[in-house]
Amino acid sequence: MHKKFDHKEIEGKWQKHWKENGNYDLNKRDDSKEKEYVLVEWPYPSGNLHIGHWYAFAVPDIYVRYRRMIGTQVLYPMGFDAFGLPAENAAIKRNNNPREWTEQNIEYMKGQLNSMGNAFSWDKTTSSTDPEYFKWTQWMFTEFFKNNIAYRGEGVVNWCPSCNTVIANEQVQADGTCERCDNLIEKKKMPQWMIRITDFADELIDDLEGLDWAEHIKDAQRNWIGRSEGALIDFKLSLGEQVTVFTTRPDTLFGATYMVLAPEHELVHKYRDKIKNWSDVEIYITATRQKAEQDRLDNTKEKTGVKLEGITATNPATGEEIPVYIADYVLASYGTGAIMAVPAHDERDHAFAQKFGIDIKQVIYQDDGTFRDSVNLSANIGQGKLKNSGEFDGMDSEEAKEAITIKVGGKLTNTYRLRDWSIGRQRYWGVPIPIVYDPEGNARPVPLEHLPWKLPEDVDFKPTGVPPLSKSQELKERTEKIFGAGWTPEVETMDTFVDSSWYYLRYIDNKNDKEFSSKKAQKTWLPVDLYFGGAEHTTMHLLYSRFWQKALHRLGHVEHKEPYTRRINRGLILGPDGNKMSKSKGNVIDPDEQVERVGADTVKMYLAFMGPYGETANYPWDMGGIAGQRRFLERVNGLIEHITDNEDKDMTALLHKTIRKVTNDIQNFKFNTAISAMMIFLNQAEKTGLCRESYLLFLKLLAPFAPHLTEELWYEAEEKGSIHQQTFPEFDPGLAKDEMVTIGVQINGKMRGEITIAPGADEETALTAVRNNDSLQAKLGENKPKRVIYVPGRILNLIV
RNA sequence: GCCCGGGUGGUGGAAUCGGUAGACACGAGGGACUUAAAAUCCCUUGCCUAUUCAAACGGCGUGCGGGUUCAAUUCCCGCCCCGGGCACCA
Repeated sequence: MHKKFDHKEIEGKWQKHWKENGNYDLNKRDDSKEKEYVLVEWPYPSGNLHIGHWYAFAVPDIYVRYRRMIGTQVLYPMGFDAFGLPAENAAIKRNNNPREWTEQNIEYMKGQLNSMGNAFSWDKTTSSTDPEYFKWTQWMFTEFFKNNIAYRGEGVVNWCPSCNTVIANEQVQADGTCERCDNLIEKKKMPQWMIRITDFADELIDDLEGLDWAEHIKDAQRNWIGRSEGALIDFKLSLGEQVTVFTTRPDTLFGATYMVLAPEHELVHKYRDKIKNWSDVEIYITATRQKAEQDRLDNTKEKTGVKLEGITATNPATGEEIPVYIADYVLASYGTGAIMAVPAHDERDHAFAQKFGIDIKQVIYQDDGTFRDSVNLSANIGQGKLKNSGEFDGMDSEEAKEAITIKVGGKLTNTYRLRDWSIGRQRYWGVPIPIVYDPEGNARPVPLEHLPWKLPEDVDFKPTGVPPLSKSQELKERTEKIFGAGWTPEVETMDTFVDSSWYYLRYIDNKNDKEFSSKKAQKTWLPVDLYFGGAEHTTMHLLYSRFWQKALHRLGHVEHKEPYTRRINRGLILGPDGNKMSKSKGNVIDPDEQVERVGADTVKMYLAFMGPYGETANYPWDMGGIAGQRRFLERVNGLIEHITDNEDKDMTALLHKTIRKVTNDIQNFKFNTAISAMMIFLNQAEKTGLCRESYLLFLKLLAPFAPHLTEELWYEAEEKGSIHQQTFPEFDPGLAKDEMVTIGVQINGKMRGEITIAPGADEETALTAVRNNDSLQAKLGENKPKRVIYVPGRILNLIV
């Protein structure tokens, strides 16, 4: 009997050995090889690795090891996204500094990551909290500031009136209340540090074209950015002023029978003395402001609004005088905060006009030229041909959009759902915004020589309504000492999404103290070839970091316009009960326990076997399933007992077919079917035996999946060096071919039996095989097929 | 409401340039070994059907209803359900 599979001994031994020999250190490897950059999202050091981390890091490791075995030099770095709120909350609870908590967690998690036995390029690691890292985060911010990409602007924040502080989006509960005190959150305008991401909106959409991403991921980004193509058109008010509206349908301008301003629109306040029914208007404005976002966004409820008595507008196309309303269905934050309303061709306008008895004027025929009554029925929102539109009658909508816009002196333009990115946080545990204010109150960037602009330690970070940094004496003194009396520091820190927007740039040159990364390193490694990550980051992180790369590119600091060539979104591992794992549900699987029990190779293979990687499906954890993987590895462990001198010809063929299948599947991230192919091979090998050469090829095939066990078996077979530095097996097309193949035989399209013939056999041979098959012949009887459909290697269908 | 996924055995899933549906694994049932249990090994396992046990050379079957085709899980049309994202976006 072969010795038993002692995973603890084997895994400990080889992890130590790999580390001591620097097997995965990039600097030790051959620079002449082809380069590949495989990235996984760096974790937040919460203190414990969960099963999701394993799924995120251990399964891509299969691909990484495979690529290395075919001779590619793969960068597979790991680091920590270590700023953020949990550390601050933990520190408040324990009354210590978030740094201590964070550093302890990182140390502990490094040990856990080590237990995976992954081929991480640890020599390239970094952490967002490392001063040598955030020095460059700050430098990039100052570059953006100098070039008007970062600016001090008015941002809308979530304000909790009870806690007296700004609340992050993530802390606002689904019903719009505060996570801590359950009071209703208000939207409040405050001066904020903003990033001009909207300036890049078109590039962010258009450059998706060239990326090798799944179409649904691109769709999600496009929708998030939400580009609407339309026009800005000026409407003259009876009081002299112009109001600019944004519309996607300038072709319907002749049908605009009223206009609507957002209740917050500045002109409403400006004309308070001229508006005859101001008290009604004021009540409506107040009511709007107090409405929770939820209510306002509920489009099923009845339209409300107030007519502005004493003000009218002129439709620039018809010259007609039209009424002006305020209504909360128009948002101040989108477009220009004002719309022209075309009730015949917009559903919302239609509902509003019907309620308020406003004219509905139809200006579009349906596409097929027929007329549909959109006055009394519902709005006809489709495009078509114009009517009741003066000189434009008969023109197509598409053509008319431009023609009418030009006619009235408007401008074709785009509007976006995407807003500028507010990055200031009134928090402690983040990157200090490297800005100081001169005695006149002007914001000035902290020069590079004073970066990193460190986090002061003398603060109290309990939430009090003011940013913790504002209480630091040290920061105040530091600022005055460097810049002079009367200068004051910025006291906000950055959103942690900033930190993770550029980490892939630091990994490649993590020890560089002159630049964030050299052009040479960028040339070698960028863009990232393959980026594995969670679907939840599709619109936030993934968009922010694409923006970051583009902004750096615009300023000439990086060579590429896109950071990630290929993106694979992974699914989610659920608890055994089919629910998302959570402590409150008590369905959390602790990976450490599993590794202790069955070993890292088993856990990794089970995760890979659950289903295809790169599809955003959710897979429930199954205790029986993981036991099956363990059984498989135990049988691999004993396979050496089945080695024979003379190997069956079919066994050799199966080996080569298996190599072909596994190779294809790894390349397509279908690790589940790759493992299944190896199981089929093992089942057969145990029955018929295999030669030593095949045994060793099989071990190499399995090496990326079960790195520890295969290393042990390789060593035991007295082979030289590490199995992970061997060349991945290649299949022999001649040997992988089937000599005979069994195909189905249909009679009139119904499956009636099967025949076994050579894959390339001709029709006559196939028919002979049918005649020699009693059962088939009996079913066919005396009938001579009227028609024969024969697809070699696939099917034979006889029509009688 | 709009956009994107997805519905296949008891379970995870396999098979889509249309060509033997259910690979592989789990679970379940039966058997061997054992004083016994665990482990291991072997066999069976989509559903239905003969007035008894057993079950095909029978029938049905990939969410539902149509269609195209010699042949449909796969393609087309119309629905239903589940998951995710966005949402009075002009």
